[in-house]
Amino acid sequence: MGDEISQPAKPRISRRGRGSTTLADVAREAGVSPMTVSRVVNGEPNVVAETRQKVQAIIRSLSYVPNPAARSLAGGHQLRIALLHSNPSAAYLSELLLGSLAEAGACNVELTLEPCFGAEKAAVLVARLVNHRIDAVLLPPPLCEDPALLQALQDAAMPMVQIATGKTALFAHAVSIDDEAAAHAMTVRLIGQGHRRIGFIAGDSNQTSSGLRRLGYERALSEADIALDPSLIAAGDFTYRSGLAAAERLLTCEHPPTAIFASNDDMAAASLAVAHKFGLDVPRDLSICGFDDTAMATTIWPELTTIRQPIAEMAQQAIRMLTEAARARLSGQEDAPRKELFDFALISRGSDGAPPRS
Amino acid sequence: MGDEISQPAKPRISRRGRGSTTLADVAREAGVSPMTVSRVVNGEPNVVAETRQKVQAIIRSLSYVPNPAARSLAGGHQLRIALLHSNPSAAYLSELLLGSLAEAGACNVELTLEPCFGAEKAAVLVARLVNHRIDAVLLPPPLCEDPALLQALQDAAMPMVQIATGKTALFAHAVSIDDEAAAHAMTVRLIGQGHRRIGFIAGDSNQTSSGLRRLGYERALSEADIALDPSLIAAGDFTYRSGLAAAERLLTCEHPPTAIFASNDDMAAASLAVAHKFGLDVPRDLSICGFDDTAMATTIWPELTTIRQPIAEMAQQAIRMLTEAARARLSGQEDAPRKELFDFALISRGSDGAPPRS
DNA sequence: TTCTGTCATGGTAGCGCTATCTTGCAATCA
DNA sequence: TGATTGCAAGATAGCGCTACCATGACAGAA
Repeated sequence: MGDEISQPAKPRISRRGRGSTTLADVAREAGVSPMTVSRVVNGEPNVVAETRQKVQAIIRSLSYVPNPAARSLAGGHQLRIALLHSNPSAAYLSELLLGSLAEAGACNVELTLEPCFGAEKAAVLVARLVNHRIDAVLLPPPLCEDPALLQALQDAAMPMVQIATGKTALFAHAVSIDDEAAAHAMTVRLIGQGHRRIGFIAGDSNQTSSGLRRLGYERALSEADIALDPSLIAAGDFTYRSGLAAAERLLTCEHPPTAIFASNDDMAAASLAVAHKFGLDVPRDLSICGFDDTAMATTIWPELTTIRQPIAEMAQQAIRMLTEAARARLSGQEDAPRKELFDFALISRGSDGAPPRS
Repeated sequence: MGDEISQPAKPRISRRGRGSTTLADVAREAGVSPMTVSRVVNGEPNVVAETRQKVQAIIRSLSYVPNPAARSLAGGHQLRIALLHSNPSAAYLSELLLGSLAEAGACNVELTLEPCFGAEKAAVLVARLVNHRIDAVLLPPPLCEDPALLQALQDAAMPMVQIATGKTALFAHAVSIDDEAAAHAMTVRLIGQGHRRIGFIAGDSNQTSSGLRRLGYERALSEADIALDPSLIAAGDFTYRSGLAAAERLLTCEHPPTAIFASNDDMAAASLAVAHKFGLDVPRDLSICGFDDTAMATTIWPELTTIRQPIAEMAQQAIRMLTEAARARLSGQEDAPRKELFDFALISRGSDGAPPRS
């Protein structure tokens, strides 16, 4: 029995870990095997209702939370989804990030960011993604309409989802709102308020959503039997500055409109500035509506009536689609690209109203 | 030899995993033990230079990337840092998110988001954090100045860092810029351009940075021997609307200023709107400067000269501080709160210039 | 009854990495 | 000279979970 004398006192109880409750603790407490607990946690079938409930009760009483690291290690691998972004100050980015991050946590996928600026060739970027073991990518605007990038991604068989695009690629998933319907709704609202001369500031002609918004505007007009007046349509490119010029043109034309519907909030804000310069009161003398519900819409005064996209929800759904697609791809299945349309919301604020009597 | 007949063909080669290169692969290739590779990867000492280089070469040639899940599982546990946020549309949020996410990836910590709205009691929120096994929190404005929250966090001994606060708590880490110095620099610039009557729009008096910015303005004036004129200081609360009223007051007073320095970009943008309403050309008739360099600064026309905080870098440093603090706390050490000041940048754009001759 | 299925559950073996201990060997000490 | 250090490197044992069988029980089919 000489081997009982002071050995280096093996620390058998614990070494690492914060002593947080584990699946094994739950199993012991519930008197079942770890596997059964695992099945319950993952909502798998083949567990009798009674057992399931017992286990769930113990889980709750121990406030057990699965360890994601162990899960992804044992589960084969964790998915990595990259969010490509080209414009760090874009208004939608934080909402997008918020939505995708929340869902990424829930799906146990790792979300990484990949800055993506023009200088770099699409092929090089995609090679980097593959090297970083990215399983799928999230493509916010304007990246989601870059043909070279889309093609390179497709060549690498990388699952992807286009966010808020007007032009969905055949092979990509997409989440968006119906731009045409939204513009239509806004125009209908204006018509309903009594406006007959409604100015429209178009967006950048390179982005497909611009055309869609314009189509919605035109359809509403024609449905209300209002003749389309080309002098009421001004070109813009989504920038404040272009909105300034467009609004100025619209308000100085022979028969100025009683309302301006700008294709985004920046240009609507510019219209507001021009209106004020001309001594026009908004909405008394002129109604102004925007599109996108960016921070700008509530910053300025009066606050903008505008269209809101449910960016956070869209991001959430996008992550889900990618998770499925990536898992399908890994198991060799085909995964047909889905296009999901979300409901937009017309946010009514103080920048529009009935046209002046005159 | 009967046991050679068709057994269920044990899949011994692989079951899971994408076959990506592992630490063991590197070890085999380099002819060393896995532990040595681990030491090299983690930059630990006690590896002879020659071995280290050989291993590093193999790592590169195999383009090996450590599996973070396995790492945190084996390493005891992964840190979880929560980013508390109360305002999803705040301009700084996406930059903050970008910076912290990038650093979180590098430090192998999990970043989670915790929405945090007024209705909820601070104690309840903190209890939830503890329950979610959050190890540390990131506190962006305006949360970073909420005394109840700070206190509750402190009671839970939760490491925290205040981002861009004017009022650092004793027990918290903090990353910020020197608001006073920044406002001073901007005012000096304006004085250097020849302005003598410089209007100032103050920020919300509840936020400490407001006072600091005002102090910087006043110091620059007094250093230039310009008497402080109370009629040139207007109250604001960081909203566009308050900026509208303040600018209107400033521009309609008896001796209007030739420049307006607003305590943030929103109020500067409002000042610009008021100036245009009064038919003033910016910067010819009136110079306008902002603070924060939000998206608004480059949206409007002319673009705003303003002060930029390196939010992304600050976030990065914040994550690093929290990682250290949390690890220190877990190993029972004290961790003295550090306050780090970052360099701001004065961004020169088109909204300011020499005062009019008259 | 005996043979299949089917289904709830358990056992075993890792996932890829790191903590901890141990070994081997040279430099240093008594 | 042997005992002691110091340090590089290896061996071992899990971290917490899940994939993949294996098992046993009980149903219906033969």
